[in-house]
Amino acid sequence: MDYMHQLGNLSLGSRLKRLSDTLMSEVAHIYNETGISLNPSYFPLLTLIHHQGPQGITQASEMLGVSHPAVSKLADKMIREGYLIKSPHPKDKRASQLSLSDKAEQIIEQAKPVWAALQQQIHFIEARQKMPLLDAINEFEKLFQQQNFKNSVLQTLNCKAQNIEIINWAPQYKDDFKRLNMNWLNTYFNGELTETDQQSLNTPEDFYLARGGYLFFARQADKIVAALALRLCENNSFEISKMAVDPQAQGLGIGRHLLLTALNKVRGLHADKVWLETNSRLTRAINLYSNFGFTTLEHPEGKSSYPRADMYMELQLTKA
Amino acid sequence: MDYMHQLGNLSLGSRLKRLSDTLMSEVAHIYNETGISLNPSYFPLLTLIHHQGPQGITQASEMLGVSHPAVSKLADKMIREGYLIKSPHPKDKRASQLSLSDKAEQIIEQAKPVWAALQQQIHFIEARQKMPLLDAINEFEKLFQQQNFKNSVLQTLNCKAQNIEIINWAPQYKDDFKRLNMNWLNTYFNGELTETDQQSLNTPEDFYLARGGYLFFARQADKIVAALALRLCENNSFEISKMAVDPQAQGLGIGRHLLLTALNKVRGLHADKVWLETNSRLTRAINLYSNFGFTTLEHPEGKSSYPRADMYMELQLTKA
DNA sequence: ACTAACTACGTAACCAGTTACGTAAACAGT
DNA sequence: ACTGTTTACGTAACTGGTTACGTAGTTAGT
Repeated sequence: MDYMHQLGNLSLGSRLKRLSDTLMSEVAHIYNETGISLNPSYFPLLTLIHHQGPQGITQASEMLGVSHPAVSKLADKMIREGYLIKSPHPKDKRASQLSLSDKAEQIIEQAKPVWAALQQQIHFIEARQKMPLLDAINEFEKLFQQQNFKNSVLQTLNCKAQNIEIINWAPQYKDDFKRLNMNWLNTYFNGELTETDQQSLNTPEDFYLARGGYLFFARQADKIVAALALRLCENNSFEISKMAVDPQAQGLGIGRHLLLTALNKVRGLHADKVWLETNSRLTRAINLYSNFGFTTLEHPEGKSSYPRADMYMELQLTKA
Repeated sequence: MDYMHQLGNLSLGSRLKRLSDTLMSEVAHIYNETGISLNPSYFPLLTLIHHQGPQGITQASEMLGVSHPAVSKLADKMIREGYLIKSPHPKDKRASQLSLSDKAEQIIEQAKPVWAALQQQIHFIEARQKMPLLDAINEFEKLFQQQNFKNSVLQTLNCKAQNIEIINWAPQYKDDFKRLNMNWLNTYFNGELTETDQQSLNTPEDFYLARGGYLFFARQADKIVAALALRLCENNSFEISKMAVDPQAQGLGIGRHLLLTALNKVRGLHADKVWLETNSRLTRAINLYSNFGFTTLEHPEGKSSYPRADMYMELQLTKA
């Protein structure tokens, strides 16, 4: 019946557009039938000026989230029809000021009860929703920006293109695990090893796997180019550590890919949170973590168990 | 900063559009940078034909949710560029069939990993959301249709225009409550009164208010034209009953308005559910109830306490 | 079998947005 | 004071959609 539904996530854009269109056209009909003889496309600009006072073109375009030529053309039309007045800006000779005519003020008064009714109705729909749409949109927009959508996708693709595969532990990768991590420690921390480091690098199968943790590797062709460890901790949480990418394979998004896989894993296990410790010098790693929604907090136990760590980050997985 | 946020619900339409636009343009960039040299606007039609086989113009326009001239123009362009082939329909000389060229099939194969990556990324955002956007949209669309948005708004406005106000109980409305309900009983049920009816109509202040219930009235000018009672029941639920609208004031949406007010009230009281009993002959009332999301169920106690009722409806308020 | 209604599609005119580009004013750094 | 850069705005060309309307072909009802 409705092909759009089948595409699911991929069609999010179209779904949004369609919903927006039906909403708009319903509203247009309502204006019409309540005798408000005004092009619905005028309302955004009218209300903007009504609430915020006279506006310049660029200013209005930013507020409304459209391009300035769009506002410019719209304003022209509205001026011709007597809703707006354009006056020069008192100080800036480039700029102009759009203000409302009496006619416009009257229309706005007339429209106010309609807006109230619209708002009430939408509010009522939202009250009935298990997941209020507006909140969902806000959240999505925030996450979308935070994630840097485009780069994430491109990096994922890049990994695929380069035949980089994320794989699980296998005994023959033991040496690679140590190699990658020693390399990392040498580069950033002069190769200083704690007692725990020794344990985890020499017998990862005991330190991680045997205690309910996981080890992930990235394989390019036949070479292991990156590693990451998940350690199961109390209160149903996991620690992420030992994330190391071969210097020659950096910048390809392997780290992101590895982290994504790990996070999907812990999500699948219904863990409550994931946390990690890192050093503030490692800005690229920190960026990556923030990208995935990790937030910097005080260390819950006051101080870290790693001498090299000075930051604690965590990601809450359980939904409120 | 961003004016759109302030408008809240009223700007839902614009918010949706904007989000959709940014999504689309991000995707366009991704296609671009992965070397898929294809206008992103071609994809809906390509994938449609790819998945569903050759399509006629009208058929495709329905599937994609756009007008047929839009598909017609798009198809022309795509044929000129060698992506589509238009052949006459074997049986219907009016119709034509759009099918994919080899070139198009190749492009689709090329694009598949990109779609997978996109989908994964969006999926990941949604996994991080407390309220998945797609679910919220689906739910909203369903409720929106169910509610008959336009009429609801117009009726609300109508009530305001006619100076109809919803008010609470006051002792002087006691007679009106009885009058409206007796009238209703006479019209539909030959004025048969049970013991409970007598009580509730003669001493509503004891029967409803004193036991934690509510009474609402609609006043037009100085006349009471409708009434509705909420009775507090066990398990934090309310019964709606005694909904009666003056015959001369019917069709103005007063019933809807009254019910809306009552539902907002019980929502505010954090009740778990609202239920009511009615008779299957009262189709208009039942429509109204369905409109607000009431669903017909078996009577939980097997049979009704009203001799005149043969339907039980309820609305669950608590969110899952 | 014929006619009225409907259907598939094309074309035209329009609309609301966009990007690209140009101009004049304002600003900031030497 | 001058010069390069930024800013406010307008204009032009384009895009992806719309509605309105016309035409040929199909269908259904008498």
